[in-house]
This record gives sequence, C-alpha cells and structure tokens, in this order.
Amino acid sequence: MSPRLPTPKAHRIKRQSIPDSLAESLRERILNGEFREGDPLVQETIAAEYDVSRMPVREALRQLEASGLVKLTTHKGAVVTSLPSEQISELFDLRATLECDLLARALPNITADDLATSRAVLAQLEDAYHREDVGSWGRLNWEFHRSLYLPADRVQTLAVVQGINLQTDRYIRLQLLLTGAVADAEVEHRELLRLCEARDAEHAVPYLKRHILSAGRNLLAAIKDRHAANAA
Amino acid sequence: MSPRLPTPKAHRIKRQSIPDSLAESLRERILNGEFREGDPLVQETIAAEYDVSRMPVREALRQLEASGLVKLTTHKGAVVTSLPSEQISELFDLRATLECDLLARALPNITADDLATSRAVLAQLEDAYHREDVGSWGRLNWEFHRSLYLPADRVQTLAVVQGINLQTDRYIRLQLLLTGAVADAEVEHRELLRLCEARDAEHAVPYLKRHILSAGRNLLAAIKDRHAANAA
DNA sequence: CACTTTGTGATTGGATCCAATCTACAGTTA
DNA sequence: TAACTGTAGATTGGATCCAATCACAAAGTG
Repeated sequence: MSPRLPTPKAHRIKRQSIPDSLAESLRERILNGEFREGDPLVQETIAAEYDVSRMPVREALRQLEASGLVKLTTHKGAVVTSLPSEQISELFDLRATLECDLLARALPNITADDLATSRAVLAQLEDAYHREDVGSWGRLNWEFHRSLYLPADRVQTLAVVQGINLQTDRYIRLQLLLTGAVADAEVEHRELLRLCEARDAEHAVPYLKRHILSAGRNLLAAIKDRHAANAA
Repeated sequence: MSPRLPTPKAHRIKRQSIPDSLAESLRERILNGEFREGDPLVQETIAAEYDVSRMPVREALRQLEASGLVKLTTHKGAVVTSLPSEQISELFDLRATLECDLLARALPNITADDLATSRAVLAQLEDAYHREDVGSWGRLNWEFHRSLYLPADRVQTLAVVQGINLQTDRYIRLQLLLTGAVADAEVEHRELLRLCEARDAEHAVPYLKRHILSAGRNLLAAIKDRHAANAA
C-alpha cells in the first residue's frame, strides 16, 4: 500500500552545481549590460558577492570563457570581451545561414503542437516587450526562434546557433533600447510565425533571412551612431 | 643609440597555464583513441599521472566539456562523450556548409604567400601519412584546411568550424585507419590545392563540398561495418 | 526469496592556505 | 627631469584539507 511510485521526479530541485549557477548569473549580468565590454571580473569580489569561495567562481569564469563572453589571461584575470563591428556583422551572417537552413529543414516536420508552443513563447515575448522586461528579451527571443527550429532535429547545429545567439544577445538588447526597433521585431516575429503556420517555406525562409540580416544592419548602424555620439 | 627596439618578442616562452597544457594533452589523447567513448576520466588518476593536484585537472576537464569532448556530471565525474551516427552526419553537413562558404570568400583574397603556406602544410600532412604518424593527421588535416580559409578573414566562422573539426577529428582518424581512405584523401587534397592555385572558385568550392561529404559518408559506412562486426 | 536498508569505500565539490606573478608607486641615479 | 629599480599590495594559480554525494555490497525484514 505504500505509494512507492516510480519516482515522478516532477519537482526537480536545484540539482545544479555552484559553478553552473554562478556562470548562469554572471552571463545574465553581462548580457544585461551590468558588466560592460572591457570590465574586469575580479574573483575575490564576485566570490564575496555570492558568498562562496573563489574556486567555484574560477570554474564559472572558465565556462564563460568557453562561450566567448570573457577572456582569461593568466595572472591578470578575466575581462568582458568586446567584438569589433566586422565580427558582429559576421555573427549575423552566420546566424542567417544556419538558421535559414534549420528553418527549411524544420518546416516539413512541424506539427500543430510545435506551432502551439511557438505561439505561446511569442506571447510571452510580446508581453516582455510591453512590460519593458529587458532582462527577458534575449532569452525569450532565442526561445522563440529555437522553438521554430526544434522540429529540424539537428542538435549539433542548434547548439552552434545557440552559442552564436548568446554572443549577439547583448548587442541586440542594446539595439532595442537605443533604437525603437521593438515594434519592428514584434511585427516581423508575427509574420514569421504566420508563414510557418501556413507551412510556406518558399516565403518563410527568405523572410527569416531578411529578419536576421536587417537586425544586424540596424544594430551596426546604432553602434556607429553611439560611437559618433561618444566622440562628440 | 640605445637599441630600444619595439620588443620583437620572437622567442615566446611556454607562458601557458597548467590547465591549458592538461586540456591540450587530454584532448590529444581522446582524439588519438587512447580514451574511448564512454571511458570515465578520474580526476585523481589523471592528477597522479601528470604529477599535479586535482585542481588544474578539474579546470582542464571543464575546458574539454566546453569543446564537447567530455560530459561532466556532478558527483559522478567526466566521461568521454559519444555521438550517435545522425549527429556525426550532421557535423559533416555543417562542415560542408560553413567551409564552402569560407573557401568561396577566401579565394578572391588569396595571395601567393598563402598558397605557399598551404603547400608547405600539405607536404607535412603527406609526410605524416607516409610515416603513419597517426597522431598528427588530425591536426595537420585541419591545419591544411584552415590555411585555405584564412584569407576569408572570418574569425568567428573559423572558430566555429574549428570546434566542429575537433569533434570530427577523432572519427576521421578512425576511418583512415579502418578503411584505406588515406590515398583518396591525399589525391583530393592535392586536387583541391591545385584548384585554389588556379583561383578556380567555380570548381574548387563544389570539389570541397564533395570532399567533405564523401569523407562523412565513408566514415559512417565504416562505423556501421564495425558495429556489424562487433555484433558478430 | 525479493526488497529495502544501511554502511563503507571511492570520488567529486568546495574552502582555505600558500606561492607565483602582476601593477603601481616611490626612491634613486644619470 | 626622465628613466630605471625595487619594494609593497593586490590578484591569480595551485595544493591540501574537509564535506557531500554516489555506487555497491552486505545485512536485515517482510
């Protein structure tokens, strides 16, 4: 009679190592712009902030280095990386290439369930837009794109694209704040979803390409403007 | 008159942290097949082997995890990852896409110096083939491909492709050993270099694509055969 | 006999300590 | 004054220690 169920494990508790949690938190703070490009990340300071020893911090910094957000130099510590504009533009080119490939492969496999998920995520994203919940933009934006690519069943490609999106996220957030591009993004995402619901690969894939590349162009223009403004 | 030169720094000394050296060595050992898929990597054992404490080992393992060669699980340690064949095939598709793009961008910029470097690397690679220096195959193979893509001036793409090559390397080595594909690779690399020297993008890019995809197909066939053999 | 429980050895995770290295500034000398 | 030198403080790198967790086997229980 003892209810020895097969362990539903629905309520997965934190089961995450300290370095992982730290890396996640620090990544979020970098993406949110709390740490700017070139800022040094001092182990001792961070350790004190989170009330842990320096060791998990070191491992977290290694993880961030692997994802390209910080650069470690021996005996000099970690600094937030900065990308020259050519490399930012390159990242958007890469996204365009890979994400279009993913979408083209996903569309034939996409189910009604998949589309429902995408719609739900998009709703969350739009909500975040309207509530100006900047911290969630990057995550939800990727979540939406990702949901469209999932049916392609391409785990490796998805992993690569996720890594690239991580890099572009912090700049996108910047751009959405600087320029009023939020409205554009909202319209484009809706249209993209509509085309996917219609299974219209002929139009959806080129539309995605334009969506990504124009976001890249706008971002670069915004960065240029800001540089010019800073110089003055 | 004091010769205060701008610091030539030609004689860069080892300046590499222990974790980095460890990661490099372990990566080599995994790629060479000394550690097979699924093998556990015990921190204490490795630390003893290299006569260092467990700490740099931990950081090295984190690096390997980031490059996808091992999987870390909390309190259970590190095991060498294994890829299902669909994902291996996906990696070759990715390589074909990205490397062809790189080559197409590189060809217009390629200089005589670049070609000389490629030729030199290819000579080393062929030497390694003939001396059956299996340990150098993967590195030199990538070195050769990389030398052709360098003029494209696409650091981010190159970094992504390098990561993917790291994953495929260990399987390629396997394939070259199992099948007699060394001769094929040699011929194909020479032809590829010849087409690049002729700046013949029209033919070089599709040739590269075939080169990569056929390598992938051969590898998958070899793996399948070995599975069949193991079952018997 | 099957199943749970408990306990032990092995292994990883985290904290603290010491050594190595870098940075900055002060003092010295030409 | 300008450049070099050396020393002190800060910061990272590595080693050792202790705690937490896991795997597996042996013993207990229905």
